[in-house]
This record gives sequence, C-alpha cells and structure tokens, in this order.
Amino acid sequence: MSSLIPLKTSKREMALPSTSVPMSPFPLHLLPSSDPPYKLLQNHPSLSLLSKCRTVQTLKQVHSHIIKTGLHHTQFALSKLIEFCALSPFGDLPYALLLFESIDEPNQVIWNTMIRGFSLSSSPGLALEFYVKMIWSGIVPNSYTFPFVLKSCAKTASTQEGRQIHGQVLKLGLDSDAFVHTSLINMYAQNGELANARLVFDKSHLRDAVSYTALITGYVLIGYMENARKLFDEIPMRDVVSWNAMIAGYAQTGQREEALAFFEEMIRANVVPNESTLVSVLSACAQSGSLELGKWVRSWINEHGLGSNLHLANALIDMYSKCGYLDTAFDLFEGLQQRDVISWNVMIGGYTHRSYYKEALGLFRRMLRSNIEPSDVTFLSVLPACATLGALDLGKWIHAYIDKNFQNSTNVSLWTSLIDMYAKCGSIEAAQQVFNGMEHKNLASWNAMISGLAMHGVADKALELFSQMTGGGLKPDDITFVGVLSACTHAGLLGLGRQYFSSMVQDYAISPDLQHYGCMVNLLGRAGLFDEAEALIQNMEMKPDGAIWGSLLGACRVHKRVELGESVAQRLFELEPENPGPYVLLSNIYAGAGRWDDVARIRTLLNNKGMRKVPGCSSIEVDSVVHEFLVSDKVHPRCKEIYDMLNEVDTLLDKAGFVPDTSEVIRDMDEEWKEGALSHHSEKLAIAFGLISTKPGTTIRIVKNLRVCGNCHSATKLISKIFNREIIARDRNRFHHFKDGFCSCKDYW
DNA sequence: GTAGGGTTAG
Repeated sequence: MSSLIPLKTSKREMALPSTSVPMSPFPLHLLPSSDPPYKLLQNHPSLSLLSKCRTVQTLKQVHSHIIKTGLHHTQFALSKLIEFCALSPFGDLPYALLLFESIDEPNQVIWNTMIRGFSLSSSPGLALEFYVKMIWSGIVPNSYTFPFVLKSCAKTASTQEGRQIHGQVLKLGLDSDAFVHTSLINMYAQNGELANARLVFDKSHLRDAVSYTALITGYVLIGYMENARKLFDEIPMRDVVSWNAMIAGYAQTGQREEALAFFEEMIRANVVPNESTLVSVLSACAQSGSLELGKWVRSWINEHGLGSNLHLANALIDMYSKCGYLDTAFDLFEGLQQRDVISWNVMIGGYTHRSYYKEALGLFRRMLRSNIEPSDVTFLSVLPACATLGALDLGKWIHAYIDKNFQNSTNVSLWTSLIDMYAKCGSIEAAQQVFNGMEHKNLASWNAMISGLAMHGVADKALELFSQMTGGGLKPDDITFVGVLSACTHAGLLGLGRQYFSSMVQDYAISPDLQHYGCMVNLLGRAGLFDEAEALIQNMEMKPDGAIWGSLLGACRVHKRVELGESVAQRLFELEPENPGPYVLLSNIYAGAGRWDDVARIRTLLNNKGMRKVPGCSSIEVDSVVHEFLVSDKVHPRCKEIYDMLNEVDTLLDKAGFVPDTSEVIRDMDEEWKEGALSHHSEKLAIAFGLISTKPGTTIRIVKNLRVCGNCHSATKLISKIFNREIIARDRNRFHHFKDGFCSCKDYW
C-alpha cells in the first residue's frame, strides 16, 4: 500500500488556453480559458437552474444549456455541474464521472468534489482510488481533500490506509485544521482504534463540541458508555449533536432508561431536540415499551411541524408496533404520503416481533407488488416468519433473490437467517449448503447450524460441528450449549449429555439456565432416572418453570409412573393454572394405565374450569400457499377429495396390518374430540392434502403446533412406505423424517 | 474566487 499512495508536491503545469469558439448569447467563450470573473459566473442563470433539478432528465437539459451558452469551457461551471451530479440526492454519480473524464486538467476543487461524491456513495472505497489518482496527476491535496478521504477510510474500515493518510496530513501540516483534525479522530474511532483517536485528540488544542463528539462516538461504538459519559461531561460547549450521540449510544447499548433520562435532561437544559434526537428517543421507547413517552414525543413532533418527516414517521411506526399497538402502527403506515424501504421494514418487523407471521408475509408480498426493492433488513424480518410458518417456497425464493442481489453482502446475519429458515422448514441439507458456502461465519452462524442439526435429530453431525467450532478457537456460548444438549436429548445420548453439561460449567464457565436444565431433565427422565432428575431440579439455582416439570411429566407418561406423574402434574396445575397441557398429559397417563375413571375425572375438571385442549393445527405449503388444518377440519375447498384420500389411506393402512394405538386418546373428552380422534388428526389431513395436491414422489413437509401423537407417528411411517413418499414433519419439539416405513427419530421423541 | 468535521429508525 505504501507505494499506492504517492505524495508529489511539485506544482502542475498551467492549463493551456482553449481554442474553440462556440456560438453563445453569453460571450463567456471569448474569454481566455482561465475562468472569467467569479461574480459573473456565480449568478449565471444556467447554473442557478441546477439547484431546481429533480430528475436526471432535467439535469441533462441543464447540461446542454450550459454547453449552448459556452459555460462548459469554464472549470467553474463544470465544477458546479459535477458537484450537483455527485452530491445531490437528485444527482447521478456515474454522470459526474463521465463529465469528470471529459475534462482535460481538472482543478483541485473538481477532484475534491469527485472524492467527496465517492465517499458518500455506496462504494466509498473509490474515493481512496481517486485520491491516489489525483496525487499522481500532480494535484496536492488540501484541507478539503482529507475530510472526504478519511471519511472513506472510516466507512471502508481501511485502517492501514488511514494511518498512511494521517502521515501525509502531518507532512503537509494540515493537522491544525479543525476539519481535518476531527476527521482523523473520527477515522480512528470508527475503525475501533480508540487509542489513536485519543492520541490525536489529546495532542491538539483544537477541542470543540464536534471533535469531542467524534471521540465520544468511538467509545459508543465499542460500548464504552462510561468513557463516553466522562468526555461528555468535559465538553465546554455541548451542542445538540453531542446530546444526540449520548442518547443514541445509550439506546443502542440497550440502556433505555439512561437514554430517556438524558433526553429529559437535555430538554431541561433548553437544548432543542432535532430529528436525530427524536429518532433515538423513539427507538429507546420502542425497546423499553415506554408508550407514554412515545406519545409525548409524537405530540411534540406534531406541535413542531415535523409530522410529515419520514424518518420520524418510521420511528413512530416502530415505537407503536414494539409497544404492542400494531393497529395504530398500521394506521400510521397506511396514512403515509410516501413510504421508503424502511417504512416497510419497520412495519414487517413489527409483525414478526409480535409473532404475527402471516401478516408479515402478507405485507412483504404487498411490498414486492408495489415494486419496492427489499433490503437485507427486510429479509431479517421475513425469513424468521418463513421459518416459523414453514414457508419453504417463499424462503427459497428469497434465497435466490439474495444470491442474485446480495451476493457480496458482508451481513453475516443474512446468511445465518437463511440457515435457520431452511433448518426450520425441514430442509437441513439446504441449511448445511448455505453454512458451508459462508466465507465469514460468526458464533450465531455456528449456533444456527448446530441447533438445526439438533432439531433434525442429527446428533452426530451437531456434535462434530461443535468440536470443529471449538477446535477453530471459537468460544461457545449458552445458546451453543442449548443446541448441543438438545442434540443429545433428541438422540437419547445420556452419557454425552452429562459430559457436555459438566464441560459447559467447568470448561466454559457458563452457568446453566432453564433450557439447559430442561434438556438434562428430559434426558434423565426419558432414561427412567427419576431420582437423579428430581435431584437436579432440587439443586437448580432458579425456580423450575413449566417446561421443566412438563418434560418430567412427559417422562412419567413414557415410563407409566402414575403416582409421580400425579405429584408433578399437581405442581404444574399450581404453576400454570390456565394451561390445559398438564391435564391432558395426566389423563394420558391414566389412560395408559387403564384408569378410565380418573380420565373422566380429569375431563370433568377441565370442563369445570372452562379449559379446552389447544387444538392441533398442521400446515402444509403447496405452490407457495400455506394451507392450515385443524382436527376434523371441513373448511378446505378441496375437503371432499381430502376425506376421500383419508379413507383410502385408512383402508391401505388397515390392509398393511396397521393397528391403531388408542392409549393416548382422551376418550369421551367430548363429542368433537371423539369424532376427530385418530383418523382425523390435523397432521393426517395435511398429509392427505399433500398426497392429492403434489406429484407422486414429491417430499411432503408439514408443520404441527403440538407434538405428533404416537398413533399418527406409526401411521405416518407406514404411509411413507405405502405411498413411496418422504414425509418431513416438524412438531412442537423437533423434526421427523419419515421414509420407507421408518422415522429419523428412531421412535424416540 | 466554489466546498469540508461529529448524532439518526429496522
């Protein structure tokens, strides 16, 4: 790199006078090529037209006008034209470049303008390239050049180049310029080199609110809010941006209360907030659910005539949706005069955040129909919705879109979301492919892949990945161990589970949380080691939750431990009085023991409490449309065909010698359940629909909200063989891959 | 003789 950025200090040759003499009503061309008097040019009508341009079309018209009047022979006019093209939101950087290349010997201002344009563009690295070219062409950079070049170094994380440019600043003695000085601090701060930023700051007497704030922002970036706070207290003259940096810093580091307290103090100090302030404050409100303050900010915005500000409208939509007021958020959204991609993103993200996944996908489809380009952030909200709903087709479409338009994205979360989506939609191979193709993986990427393999019951691969990851020097976190332990749980690997659990505590100093204990209780309970499971629960640092007792209760069902089941269920009744699950599970335990009187007693209990079993619901995506089925559902448009297929399935199952296992049915629960029992379970309806609506041999993927029942599990194994179909089912806990009469869970789930 | 630094929602 050292040879790439030369610094010539020799003076360039004078430009030759122009020889062409075009016709013009404004006889500027008669003047020599060194520009005519500044005043004459500054107020030239063609140039004042520029500021009125709103499209590239009119821009080109103004350009031709400039040519007609002969103004294009002056560097001043060209520089104004380039300035507009390179910097205005209505400009066109490639056009600026074209203009630039048509100039024989661009002057310093023109070079600086091009560098600035690039530094603000989506490829700020080009600013640095232009800077090098400028020096090679013999132009000496000045105090205007460096802020732009340093900005580009900050944006492209070019630390090496930044240091070199710092050297050149010193050589030219420009470090005493306030703008250059702050830009240096900012460059180091943005590149995480706080020591260097501090050095530049400390060595100089140039300390204004701007340079303080640049340094503060550096500390904010690495989450050192205390250092930021210290500096803030030192600033002799704080301005609104200094306050904003602190408020944004607290909001971004999750210290919402601090952010809001700073805002209130700012108001008390009579500093008038601006758009940035309010955006950060609304973000803090959104995070902490402070609807009241959010409403106050909204009225402040309206009182100050900022109601039509799009940034603020977007922040308000976000605030309302995160506070749970999705309807209000949507009314804001619908009422907007204009929406940008962020408006769509916050609204879609709001739906996902509040678990309204179907609404999120619906709005995403509307966004595409409205010809709005989605961004990577859009997909970070849409992919989890696909994952939850099992919308694999849409997920695949998004993957293709990302491959086409975000191929070079350095957003690791984007690819990680794809892994998660594929894993949760049942396509663990595709998840693995995305994972393998990732050049840069972070902890979350490994976690997503390990948990994905775990939920598919591919324990050996999950554990292999874990050793690969730790072998590569990456430190696992609590989430990694949830994946690892659940891999052991789903495969019934008790010994290994124990080993990983103690390794987590001893080798990685991670204290187990409820999820880790849940895995261990599950493993121990399923192995019939009830004493050990209970001892573990007794020794937990925290109060066991419903999931822990629930998993023990599940084990009681498997091992037919009626008495223990009764006492565990009792705890659950107290812990989660509104949850019908434990009642259903206990009645299953009674049913398994043939204690029908007790089954009836539970039924009465449930009825008296007005509780109902959560209805089983299965969905299947066919041609990008998600179809949902409840138990005994008769509302699907192809209902008749589905039930015909169901009859055929039952006949074939019967022929194959299938004996329904009724031990888990809650007998006589009520008429509705009786009718729906077994044959009309929602997963069977979804499978039947899959059989009639997809080509023979196509894999059928279904998603169920509850655990698959034993009877359906046995039936589905046989269906996969009879119809020669691979059936991939996601239940509440894990995946089952049914093929040739077998299931990947090896009947352990 | 044109211009320039620090804060902003998902």
